[in-house]
Amino acid sequence: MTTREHAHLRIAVDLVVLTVREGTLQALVITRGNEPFAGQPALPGGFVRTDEDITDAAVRELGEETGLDGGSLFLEQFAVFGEPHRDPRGRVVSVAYLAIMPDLPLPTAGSDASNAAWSPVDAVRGSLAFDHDRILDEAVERARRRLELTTLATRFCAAEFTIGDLRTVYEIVWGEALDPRNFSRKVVNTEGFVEPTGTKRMPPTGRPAALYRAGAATTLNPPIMRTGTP
Amino acid sequence: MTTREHAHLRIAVDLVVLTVREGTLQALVITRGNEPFAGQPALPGGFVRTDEDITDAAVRELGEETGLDGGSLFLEQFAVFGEPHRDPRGRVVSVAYLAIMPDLPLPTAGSDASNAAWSPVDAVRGSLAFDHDRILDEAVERARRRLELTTLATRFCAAEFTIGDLRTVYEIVWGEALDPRNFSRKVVNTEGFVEPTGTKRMPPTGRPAALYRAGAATTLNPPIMRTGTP
DNA sequence: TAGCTTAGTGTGACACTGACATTAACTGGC
DNA sequence: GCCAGTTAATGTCAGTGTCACACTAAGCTA
Repeated sequence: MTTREHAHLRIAVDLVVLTVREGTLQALVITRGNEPFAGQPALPGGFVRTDEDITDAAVRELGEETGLDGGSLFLEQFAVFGEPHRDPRGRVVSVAYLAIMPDLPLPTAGSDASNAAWSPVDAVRGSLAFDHDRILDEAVERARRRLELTTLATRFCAAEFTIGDLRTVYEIVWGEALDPRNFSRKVVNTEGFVEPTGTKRMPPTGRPAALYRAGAATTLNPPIMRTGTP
Repeated sequence: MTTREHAHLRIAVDLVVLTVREGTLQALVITRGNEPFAGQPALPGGFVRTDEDITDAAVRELGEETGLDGGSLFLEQFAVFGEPHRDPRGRVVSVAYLAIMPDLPLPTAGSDASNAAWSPVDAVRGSLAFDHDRILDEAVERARRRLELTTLATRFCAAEFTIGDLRTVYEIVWGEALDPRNFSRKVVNTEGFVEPTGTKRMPPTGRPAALYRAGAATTLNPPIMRTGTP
């Protein structure tokens, strides 16, 4: 440690990438290869380069971890974590981003390019390196609130989806059952939330469901509130 | 400029301190004494010290600029601005905070300790140094949305206030007239928003108004939505 | 006491919500 | 082909909140 001021100050981005998969809310986690916390699970992320914009760094890291074009996904800065001793290597100020993805295969999963994998949020909570447990918790709470007020839920879905798919997203992210009839009415009657494609999808059994795509609206007016908001 | 990576990287905090004064929404602005932008208005703020927590730095700067105990006010981190060339002195990543105050006299105003002064938001918009116009805009929009969903409006008021005072806060921050009758009923019927003190305040003319203080609730359920939310 | 001003309550039309019934469309078993 | 099972979508209806407005209450001044 030198006496030079801010000698070890660095800016990092940490990504909370969420999806709904296998009936649970899952987050992208990596296994750390280097010290500190080698071998332990952590959120994907990395240092911001000199002369690199912070959001550009988040998009770049997202691309490196998932192999997907980060620019096409929902990506939102949501908090800064800058407690002086949160990283044993020195002063690291981390800008946290929330990203939402549909349940797509990870192009680079298993390759040497990335060791990122999906894990249920409930399974990793409490086991992450650094202060990443707290970052994850704040991201999940942010996503939950975003579902109330914005059309974010469509970002969890593929390009075409049914009202049932969308309802499942709400139910899994909120951990709360919703009435299918009332939910359907609310979504369809909210201007700009979803647009019918005119096509249908056959389920393994039962009546075919109409397919929709995301509409132009980004905010929901009126909001869709969950019951247990304290 | 050396070749050492991040040689000039620094973390700053910028404060958007809002109050309702003289019938308008006003923000605390300083006049810069040093280059760059000497003589130009800017948001109060400063660099985070080595080993200082970011929020602690925001509280400290708020105390230095207003002479008030920053810890007793509403103070919320709301965004990070880290575009590489936003500050001509080098790479400065700024964490922006929103603070809300009642209309109190600034203890140090006019003294040499501070040159901070209140200015109407509409008057300073477009004239601030750095990227502070954008920071101010985002803060105001944040405050507007916070009024919809939280009890933040009480933070603009003194310890005791009337329903009319509270309504005035909404009207000025939103720039939109509200029906006094319906507003009153909504506020009083929302559990935990306000608590009656049992006392009254005499206006210069007209019927005395009951005084209230802020209640225990922080979120509003149901929210109070403005009409023009896009 | 009349008249002004501001505070607060009452009312009725209307929209939205939540709980639940009913109908629609498809598959597979017999 | 017909019925049972399953899932999707629409309908109903009471309760609640919202909005626009009328009205009453309580102080002041003239």
